[in-house]
Amino acid sequence: MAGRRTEDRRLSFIEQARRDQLVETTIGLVAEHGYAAASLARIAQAAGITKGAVLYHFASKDAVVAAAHAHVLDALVADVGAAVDAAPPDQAPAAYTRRMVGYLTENPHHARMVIEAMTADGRPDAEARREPLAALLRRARGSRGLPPGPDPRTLALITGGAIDAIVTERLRDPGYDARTAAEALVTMLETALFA
Amino acid sequence: MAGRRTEDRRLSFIEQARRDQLVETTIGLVAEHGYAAASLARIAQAAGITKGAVLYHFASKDAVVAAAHAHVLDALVADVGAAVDAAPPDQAPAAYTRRMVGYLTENPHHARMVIEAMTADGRPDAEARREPLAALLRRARGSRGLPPGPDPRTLALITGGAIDAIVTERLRDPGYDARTAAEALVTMLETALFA
DNA sequence: CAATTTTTTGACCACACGGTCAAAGAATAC
DNA sequence: GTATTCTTTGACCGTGTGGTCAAAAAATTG
Repeated sequence: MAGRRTEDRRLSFIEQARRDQLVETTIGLVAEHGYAAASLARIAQAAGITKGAVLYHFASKDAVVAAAHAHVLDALVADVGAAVDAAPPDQAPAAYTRRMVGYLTENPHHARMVIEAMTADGRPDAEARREPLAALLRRARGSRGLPPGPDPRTLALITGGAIDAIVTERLRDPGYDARTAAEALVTMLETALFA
Repeated sequence: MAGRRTEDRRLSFIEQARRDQLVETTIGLVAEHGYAAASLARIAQAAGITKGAVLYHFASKDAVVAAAHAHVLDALVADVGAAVDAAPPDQAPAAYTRRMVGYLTENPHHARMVIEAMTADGRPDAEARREPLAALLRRARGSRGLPPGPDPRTLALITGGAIDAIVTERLRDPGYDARTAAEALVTMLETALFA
């Protein structure tokens, strides 16, 4: 019988290909027409198949969107993570900020998806989103032998919000110089951090 | 005949009261269950009337939501505007930041509505949202006889994004000290502005 | 009181949504 | 080749959506 996939089964090559295709299609859809436009019918149509086929590869529409979300997040985390790891501790916050803006500027589809997801209902991951930067900030001060200064949570919050704003503006106006804006932000952050 | 309202007719007292009630109801609905939950049926139910009655007072569901949005924005602008007007030019950006965080912290329903609306589809008002602060920043530097320094658009963007993040965090965790966070932001902003 | 206007109801419509499922079509295995 | 499994289709279902409208109920007017 044409049973639904079980989650732990090894995926065949072609099934994996379909899943990848659907994820990619969904990212494009969300990026260009917003979260609300990512309906089953539109995803299916954009992928050139029918709703039923989509639901053969994913348990639900939410699962498709979640997979797309996870894919984008993985790529972002990998990219930024590499940049942070390559930087000395006291420059890690700056590296984080620069790469975050850089990656999202270079990948507008991913940027739109991240921003769309960020603001979508609920988002209990709000704390998780800011925590990594807060940790970098603590470590940066420690590496310079400074006592814990300004509240890292607040500093991470401010920086994170500013990054979102810069990226959003860049999406709105491709002529906007996000790189220079990121430098201004880095200067403000480091001044506050190492004051 | 029970004709639909024309937009320029003088509203009767009771009609105005109904409109106010519906606006208030909608704000509460959006604040507590998100934009998507503000459907005609739910608005009507929450107000204790039927869908038809809602559409007698407003041309469409979008008109109800738009009125709620406008109401919240008016209150916010009035409050922040007064605080800004009462401050000397070189302290106007700080006043703006403090009152923005203050008002939204004191009025969580309005805050949720503003944030929900901010991120909802399209929002071509993105530039309009940042422009007032940018103007204050330019004026602040001028009032101290300083030449135009760091890009006001970028500074306004960073500050605005940070305000959003602080307010969002405060909504998430009512124990969070938004006031102190706002002070940290003000310090960063003024340092960058008057460097 | 009756006449008129304002407001509300509740049934109804068309449509888009997520999801189900038997049957048909393609691949693959043997 | 046949048998078996994987994949896709397309009709169908239930639900919620925004919106319309004739008729009834309130309120107001004279």
